[in-house]
Amino acid sequence: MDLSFMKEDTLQAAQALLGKKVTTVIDGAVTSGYITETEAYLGIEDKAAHAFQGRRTKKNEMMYREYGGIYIYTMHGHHCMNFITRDAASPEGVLIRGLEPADGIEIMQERRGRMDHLTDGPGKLTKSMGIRRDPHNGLRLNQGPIMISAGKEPAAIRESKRIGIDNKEEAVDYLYRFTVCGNPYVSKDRVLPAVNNGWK
DNA sequence: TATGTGATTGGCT
DNA sequence: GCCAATCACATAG
Repeated sequence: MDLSFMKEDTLQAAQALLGKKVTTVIDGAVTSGYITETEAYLGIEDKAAHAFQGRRTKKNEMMYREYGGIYIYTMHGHHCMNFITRDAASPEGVLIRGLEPADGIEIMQERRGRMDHLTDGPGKLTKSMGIRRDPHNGLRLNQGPIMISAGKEPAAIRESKRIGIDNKEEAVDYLYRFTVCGNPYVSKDRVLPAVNNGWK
């Protein structure tokens, strides 16, 4: 699909990504899900971003790529996946925090070692889909084992504060987190379930 | 349900 | 050695 919606504005891209279908083909297994939760990280001006003030290290090097790149980092032994937006001068991206499982649910259950809560958190969904840092950091969307395509349309988008950045001063209050309102496959702050899981 | 806390790993400085 | 955009479980109410 056309990825140019990720070229200009990261906050808009984070909302446009809701409902897109993410598919991986890893270790011979196909898994997929619809994006339910995203967070925008606005690079140089955003205290919560890895590239705040232009910080550039081996770890966050991938943030300085063109839109459509994939940035994966590890923390506490978990992998988190971002889709890069804009260009090399704007190290911005969107963290994928939640998916509604679609294909390959049995494989996700096997990878996770449990039957539920497969993709309702950034570390959980990468594990379910087989995504790891070493083989996948720096790849590009739709040019390898990680792909996105058209999916569903959210009936309503909810914005809220980002999760897990409580020591980043004013940045903690930015409403840069977006969820499909009423969808149960989100990591926190669930609201009352909506009909059709919040899809149109 | 909401909040708190312990576990724990990889990656940089 | 220190830090982290997490997870899972325990406890209280």
